[in-house]
Amino acid sequence: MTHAQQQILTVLAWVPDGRVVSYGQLADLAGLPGRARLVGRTLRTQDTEQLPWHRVVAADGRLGLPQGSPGWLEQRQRLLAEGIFFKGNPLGGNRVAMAQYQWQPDLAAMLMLFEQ
DNA sequence: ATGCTGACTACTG
DNA sequence: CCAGTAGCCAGCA
Repeated sequence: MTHAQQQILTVLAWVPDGRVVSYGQLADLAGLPGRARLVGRTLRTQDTEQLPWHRVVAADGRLGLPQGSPGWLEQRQRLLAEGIFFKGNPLGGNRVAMAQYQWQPDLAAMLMLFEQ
């Protein structure tokens, strides 16, 4: 695993319950602007068992996995379990209301990210 | 080494 | 809303 990927997983570990981040935003927070695809690749390739991988969604609120796939269903269920609302219909929508749930790290959180 | 692919995204038409 | 395009570049054949 590359240093960049380590950074990504470190930041991911800090995304709080009930909030989400987009692939691009996570890359930015990890000091890797423009590298959203690396985030997706990392989630697909590395072991995210102990990390809140389900809190990473596309910038437009859709989930990265193919809609209807097992992974997509699990991610959606985990998000619903955290109280995250999906546009259109609480159970039938397919996009997270980003404006409402996107994580906005505060100063304290940012400092912790840089300490890692 | 080389070429494709894709859990990305912003932009344009 | 949909399609194409340009950056991105680690994996994998």
